[in-house]
Amino acid sequence: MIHNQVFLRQTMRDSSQWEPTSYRTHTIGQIVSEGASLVGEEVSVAGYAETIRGRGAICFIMLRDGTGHIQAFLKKDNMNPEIFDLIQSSTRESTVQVTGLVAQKRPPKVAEGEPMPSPEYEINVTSGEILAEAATPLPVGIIDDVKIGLDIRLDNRHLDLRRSHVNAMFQLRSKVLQYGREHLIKEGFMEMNSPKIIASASEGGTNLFPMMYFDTPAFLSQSPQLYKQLAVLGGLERVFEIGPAFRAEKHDTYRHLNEFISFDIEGAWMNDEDVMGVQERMIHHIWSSVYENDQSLIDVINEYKVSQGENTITVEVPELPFPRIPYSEAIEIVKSGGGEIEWGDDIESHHCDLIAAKYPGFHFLPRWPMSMKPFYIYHNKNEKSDSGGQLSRGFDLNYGRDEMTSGGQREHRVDVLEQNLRDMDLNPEDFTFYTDGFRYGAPPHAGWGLGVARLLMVLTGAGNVREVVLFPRDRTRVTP
RNA sequence: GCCCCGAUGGUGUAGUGGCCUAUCAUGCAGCCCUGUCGAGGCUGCGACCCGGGUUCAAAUCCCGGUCGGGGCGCCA
Repeated sequence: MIHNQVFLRQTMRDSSQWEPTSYRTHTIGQIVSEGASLVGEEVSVAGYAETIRGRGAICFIMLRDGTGHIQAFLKKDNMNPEIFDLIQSSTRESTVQVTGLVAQKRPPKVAEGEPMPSPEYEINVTSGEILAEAATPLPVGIIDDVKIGLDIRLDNRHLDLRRSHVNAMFQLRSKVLQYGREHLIKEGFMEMNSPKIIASASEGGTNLFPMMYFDTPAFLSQSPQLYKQLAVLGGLERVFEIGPAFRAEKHDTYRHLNEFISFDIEGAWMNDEDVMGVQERMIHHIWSSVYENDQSLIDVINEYKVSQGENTITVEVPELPFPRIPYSEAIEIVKSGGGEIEWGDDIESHHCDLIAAKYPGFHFLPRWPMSMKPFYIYHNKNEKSDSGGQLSRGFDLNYGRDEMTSGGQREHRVDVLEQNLRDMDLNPEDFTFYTDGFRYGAPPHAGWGLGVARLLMVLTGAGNVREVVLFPRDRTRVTP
């Protein structure tokens, strides 16, 4: 059994470079990590009172800010007794500012033969102030040893977020985006933003949320697809966007939301293989950076998992290149695993289980039938399956059974684009908003869209996408 | 859109027709304690989702509603 004290010792994030603010001279993390050089110095810190243990004329407060935990020790003899009483009778999670001297903490009693813990520091308080009193009881316990249902947690996400493992997940999310950006910028991609209010579908397939744009009917964008392509057509060469996408599908699963953040790239003079390379290098960079820099966040998540009797997670940097399992081969794997499927069928979740048994990690599924891909996906006329079906340059990236990415080389020849539409019984006249961008010369290009939360589910071992999205929007949830 | 499941104090739970003025944990409130550290001790507080029905008797069975969960389809 691992107790709270284990992770109370560590800092939650590196705040060594943070400047003092009007409310504190130091972060708690700074005192925890630099305590030896601060002993005897007067500091002010501010934080949430995680626990307040009164013992009559002395009082212990476990203070937490966004950078760590520290114990504040209050003695009635050492301060204004009225302030002492006020703080001692305050409620858990109230915000408190205290001023006092840094001191080495008296070591806890340890059992015979147990190693002495490394030195810790505390603040001997001389004055303090309640900044904001917390109401009781808390709707969700921050450190209580009681499981809380996801729905209650999401209703009270601002409190749920105070729990260390939840906090760690969202810090990891920020890291994932940071490392992803780092890598793409290194490969020459530039960040762009596309409009989220659009006049018509930018990529067929899913339902859009309708809205009114003043007096004009409009929709929320389901993908930056078209706009990334227009940017590449315009000569920006390599672009990426991290932004929201909206899909009005009434799905209700552990991996779907109606608003999600999509990590998208598009590059000129590239085909599907080229952008798969970008993707696997980016994921490799993210994983190896987390492995090198952020093990403490993984540890915090694992402390919680252990306390709940769940399996812990390890950051296993995937080997390059990721396996490529062409669609036709995937069909054979499913068939030999006993799945009922024919060439031309979609590979469904239960089929993916069969493939994942052989390829449990990241793997690409390239060369899907053209008939299953949108009209804007590129195909070579001479690339056909054994059964004669036209293959495309569209691909997916899966991790285990879950789809992370959909991407491909795009069709850049406007006449082929229009023929693709006719082949799918669509009228090119209805798609001029898309095809018109291709009439004045277009580079061959390719790209993909990656679900950020799905990637984070893999990294953190979260079983539900709602865990790793701050304020998820699903079929029934629009608040908070 | 389809299929399955669930709802008990603030939170997480026990409970399968009478043993329930409902279990346990956590929490909350109060008291004791001048070095606790998963603090401890004592005393309290607090719940059967809503509406209808069956029955001598319903947290428990039936119907409807509301809310939630899981799976499928579709997708990222």
